[in-house]
Amino acid sequence: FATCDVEYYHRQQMLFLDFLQAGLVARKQSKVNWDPVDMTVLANEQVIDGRGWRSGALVEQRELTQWFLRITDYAEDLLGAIDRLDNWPDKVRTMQRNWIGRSEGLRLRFGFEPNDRLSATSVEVFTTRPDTLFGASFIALSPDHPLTAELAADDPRLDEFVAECRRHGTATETIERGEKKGYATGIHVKHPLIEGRTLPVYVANFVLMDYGTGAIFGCPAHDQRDLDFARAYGLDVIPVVLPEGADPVAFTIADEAYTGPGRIFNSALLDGLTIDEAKEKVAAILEAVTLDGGPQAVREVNYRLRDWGISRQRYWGCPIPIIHCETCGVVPVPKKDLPVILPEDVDFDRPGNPLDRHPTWKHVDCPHCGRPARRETDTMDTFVDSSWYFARFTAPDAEDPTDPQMANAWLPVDQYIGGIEHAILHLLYSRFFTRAMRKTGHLDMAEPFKGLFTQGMVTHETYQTEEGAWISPAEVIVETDGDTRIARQAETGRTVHIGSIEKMSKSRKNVVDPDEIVRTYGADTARWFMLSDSPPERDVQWTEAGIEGASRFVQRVWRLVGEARTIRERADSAQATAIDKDQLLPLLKATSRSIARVGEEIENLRFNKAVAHIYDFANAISRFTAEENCPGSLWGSKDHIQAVDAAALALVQLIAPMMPHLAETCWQELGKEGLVADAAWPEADPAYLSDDTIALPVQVNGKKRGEITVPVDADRAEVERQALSLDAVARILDGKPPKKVVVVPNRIVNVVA
RNA sequence: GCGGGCGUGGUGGAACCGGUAGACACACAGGACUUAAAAUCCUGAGGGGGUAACCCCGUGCGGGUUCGACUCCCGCCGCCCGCACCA
Repeated sequence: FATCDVEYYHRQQMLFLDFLQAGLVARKQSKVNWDPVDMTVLANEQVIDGRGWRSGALVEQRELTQWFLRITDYAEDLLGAIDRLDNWPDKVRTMQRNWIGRSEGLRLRFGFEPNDRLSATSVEVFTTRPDTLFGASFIALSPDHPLTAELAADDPRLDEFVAECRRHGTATETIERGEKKGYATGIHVKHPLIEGRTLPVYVANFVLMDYGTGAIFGCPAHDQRDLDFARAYGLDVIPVVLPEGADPVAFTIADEAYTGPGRIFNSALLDGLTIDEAKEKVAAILEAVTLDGGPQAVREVNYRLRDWGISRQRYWGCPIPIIHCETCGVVPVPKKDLPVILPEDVDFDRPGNPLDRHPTWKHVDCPHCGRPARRETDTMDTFVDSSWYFARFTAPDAEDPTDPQMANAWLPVDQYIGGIEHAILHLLYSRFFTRAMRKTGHLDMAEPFKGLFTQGMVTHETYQTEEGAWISPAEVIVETDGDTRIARQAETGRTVHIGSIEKMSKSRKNVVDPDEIVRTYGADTARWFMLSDSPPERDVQWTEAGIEGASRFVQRVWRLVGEARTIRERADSAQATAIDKDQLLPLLKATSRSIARVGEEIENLRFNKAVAHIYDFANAISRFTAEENCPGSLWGSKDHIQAVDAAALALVQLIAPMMPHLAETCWQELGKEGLVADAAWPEADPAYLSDDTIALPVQVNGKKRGEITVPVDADRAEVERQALSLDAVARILDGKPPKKVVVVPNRIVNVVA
């Protein structure tokens, strides 16, 4: 990731200005919870009266102007296109779908009963369940709702309730306990479809201001939260959805809301409809009703996805190229004045944003009117940097952010490999950026990454002393005593506790120093070990034994190559003896098959299987490189030498992607010019990829009882005859004819007794 | 709570689209080489029973579909991950 690179930041600032011009940037003012020590915005952390404590740090509320990228403009597109990312893991696709969180519903207005406390005459709610409107028994406003503020102005107890909510509102324990708290405002609204019915208006701690309209109608019978709330405040619970087969008279809600399918009842004109039909009908009716000069209901799609706040009050990051002028307002830095460069004489000793505190940096003249003005001191989130580097990389020297021709030629990235931790943020931001950059003409495609692969992490056991201090594997000696393992601290000899296997991290100290590994075993061994055994999407457990095993294989390849060379050196004196060529077949087949299989496995990123095939291949070769194992008549013949030579070369080429250093050395050892890396991938001889005969397992009642060897594509009757003549089969049949014989050509025979 | 995934020997893991479960490797045991050790090579091994040929059981648990199920379906149990008062 090319962060903190002036050249790159220069282009990123250009891009930001292009986005600004294209209407992709928003500037929002908001009250945020702010940690002046950590310099972070803690929108969701606990705040007590504007000043509170969070992990030892002082938290305060602040008015901040923040910069946002309008990712929500692309919510629908980003969501819909997920379906077409078919080379992405389902897990990541699901995570992105959930993150965007689309829900279809109705924005619906409830008119207030006459009162003299509110300026508005109606309140708007968002619901995905308009079908349950007849089950509504209350309205709940978010503590942060503007109407709540109006009501709190002349109601000190409500004011106190709101403060209370702010204190606990979003603290994790409150959410986990799920405790529903509310305050009855005394205000009522009219039910839109039931003449004369009114609903009380509450302020409730579980209603979020930043989703929907910040207000809901509660239908306790069919929503768990509403039910909990209704039970706590003695509100009506009116079931309006009847499960299939339930008795409308006897059906009641106890302490679990019914959210399943069914037919609408207790709902006058909606009775008997399905949920979907009822939703449609309510929408249609209320769309046509006029309230306060507009329709009472509007169909609306809501997203969980928020605009992307890119403002960071930190030093490290790309400066946002904006100047604030008292006269001209927000003025973009002219492109000719870019890049805006971070000052180097900054002071981190005191809390706060060093850019803001810097004595001179932020003071500039307005590019418009020339009067003294102030630089924006926010820097961009580093996710901005990582959202488009792949596009920049297609033309790293371009004056503009990209060279569209190059970008379009190279992109999208065919195969992206990264950790699952980027499933949402980085990968979603990059998808958004690609669309945004299409709008600004920097490239022309929607999706940046065609294929995605999420690889696992390297894990290791953890070790802890009796005092609970973490110690690193390097300081520990593990002994095995039968099936128990005892770990001791090398220095003191004291036993240490062997803890769980976790992702390597500094805090747990379960880290193995890569330099150490490379020094002891070499880079190839380390690489080989990581690729063998575990499928790449899964975590690999780093073990001493595992790396030893890998190291042994490195030695083994080297020995094999040496033996192959020795055999070849006798080529001149070799006799073209008349040999039984069939004896060479296993080696020839192994060579061709290994080439085919390993290639295929690598293509599909199944490196662990590629490794297994390579082991197989090495085993096959060694049967021909030692005189005592090799069929006698072959030894030293030209055919033998040729086959061993070809096999050794193939082996070297097959390991090359995974153990490049070893492979190059072996390549030279075998007398080849140039680099393996430059050589074409070896070709499998199709003649050796198929067999003339095949071993066919024979089952009786689904249990394997024997095996027959038959020609490939053998006649069904012949296969059946041979299968039935097997001793084991005949014994079980005991003279009786089989009920049935299933012959799956070239696969299996199953005799049903 | 919602969503997704996983469960196979002592261990990491194979098994294509329903067709020989345990490839390959690690660890282990026995043997060869060696004065000895290391390294290397050979052999063995899912569990149980049997001198043996062989038999029984076996992919988290319980059912089902099928000639045949690690694989498909239904119901549980356990673990992991993501989101989470989203109306």
